[in-house]
Amino acid sequence: MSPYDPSAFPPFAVTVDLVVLTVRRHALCALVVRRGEPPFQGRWALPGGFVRDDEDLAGAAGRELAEETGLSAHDPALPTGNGAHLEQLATYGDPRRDPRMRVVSVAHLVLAPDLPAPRAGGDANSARWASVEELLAMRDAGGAEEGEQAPLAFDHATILADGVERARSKIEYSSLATAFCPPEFTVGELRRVYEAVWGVALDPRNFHRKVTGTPGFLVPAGGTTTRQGGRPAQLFRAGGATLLNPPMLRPEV
Amino acid sequence: MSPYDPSAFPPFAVTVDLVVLTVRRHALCALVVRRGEPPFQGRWALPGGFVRDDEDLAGAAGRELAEETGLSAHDPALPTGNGAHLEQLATYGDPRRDPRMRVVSVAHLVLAPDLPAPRAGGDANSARWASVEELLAMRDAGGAEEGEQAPLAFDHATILADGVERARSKIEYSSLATAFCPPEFTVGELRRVYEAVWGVALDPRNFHRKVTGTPGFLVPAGGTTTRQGGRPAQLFRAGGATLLNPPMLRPEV
DNA sequence: AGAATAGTGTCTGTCAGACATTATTAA
DNA sequence: TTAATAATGTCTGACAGACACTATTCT
Repeated sequence: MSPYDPSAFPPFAVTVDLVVLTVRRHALCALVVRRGEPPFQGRWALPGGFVRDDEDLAGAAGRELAEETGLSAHDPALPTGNGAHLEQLATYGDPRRDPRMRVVSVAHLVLAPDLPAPRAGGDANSARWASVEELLAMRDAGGAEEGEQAPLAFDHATILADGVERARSKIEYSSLATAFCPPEFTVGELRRVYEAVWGVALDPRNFHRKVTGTPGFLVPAGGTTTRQGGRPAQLFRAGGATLLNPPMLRPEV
Repeated sequence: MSPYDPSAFPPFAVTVDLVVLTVRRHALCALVVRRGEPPFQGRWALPGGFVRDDEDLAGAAGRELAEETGLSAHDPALPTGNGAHLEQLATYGDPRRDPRMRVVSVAHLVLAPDLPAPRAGGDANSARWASVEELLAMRDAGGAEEGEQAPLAFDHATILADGVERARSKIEYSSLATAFCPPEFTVGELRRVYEAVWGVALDPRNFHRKVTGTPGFLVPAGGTTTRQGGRPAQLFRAGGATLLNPPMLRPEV
């Protein structure tokens, strides 16, 4: 086959889909939007849209993220800014994943701190945070039951599952869990992030020893807080270290 | 923005590019093909080609792999077959990565045992195994020097670097290094794979203890061999375990 | 007082790094 | 014999899991 004959390539539509994860009320949640048109009209789906002619993939993902949430994705090099972590997840291109035409979707993963309320791109009430556990449970349960119990549109349940798995494994060996936290946070809040993402309970004392003993992971921010009740806890900021070595161990493997 | 308006999407070309890695003579090598036409005519590039209208991304990657090497990508679930490991790597979509048109490339990573000789798809002499170290060294060295010292075409040096980094990190916590070995291999041969991929020397005794002590990683194949000279070594096959826990540790981190 | 959370310390088993020693072949 | 590789064993330090104990707040 002659490679790269510009006149003989099948045209594809290329989209970005976003797996936006956050931790709300001790549960891992994902941002979903309600579809206003067929196919899958009325069903929940991951936010996303077409890649424009002049933007790259990360740019398109960042633009969609800003349109849906008002968040700005920040460069992983920068210390903080009120941005979320954004990275490419995987690409989905089954010929029949969209019944209308050939669509290749480059999924991206976003880890965001808890946000007040989702803000829809065009129509206001069509976006919400949904528990990942519920979204993935209805995936295997097959068809729709009543109202909001239908699985996600297209192959979005698969994409969501891949994104959740990426997040679960990546907080083991990186400092990415801090992307779920506000700029200043306590060790207990960080631990509850791990517990929500992994769905397990961690020993508070061993966790404290681990995260405070890893150089560059946390830097003291100076103050204390009693957000959770009990003895006041020190506030920390995310340190410069991005890799955790040795990693945080996930129980029950 | 109205999502999914089928009549108003910019058309993209979608290709798959392959990072095919193997270990030859104690060095990590990648398969490269010489470009026969502009742009980058005469330069080396990663093998790849257009995704066809009716195939999915992994299917396109597997087809290109077979065309270039005769290898068949095997399902990771199956024990062996003479196939190579294939997985999606990442997607590259900068608007200017191909000077002629908008091309989004879904790169795939292939780990293959040492193969006798590369077999080109169309023209015979245009494919070869090149040392990864040399390919990546000339990336930063800038422009072409003499003859074969030019960097890879397009953004393929970046893609190659990402693929190598994926392979280097993945053999830490998975049994994927066995994909570089023939169906039956010795502990020493497996150790030399790790040494070539990581570019370090490992203690043979600690390595032996680690791999033979991890349940399900290696299963004895029965025979012995003296391929390397010295005392005959036991032959092993890859076991069913796909995850290494605890992982193999990479020195000097 | 009692409950809740934060923070420090101790003990123990696992395991990686360093290195000694023996076994078995080829040249 | 010498060199090369394979295989097993020992010692030690780092660290995770389990858990006792103290500190500081709110109700």
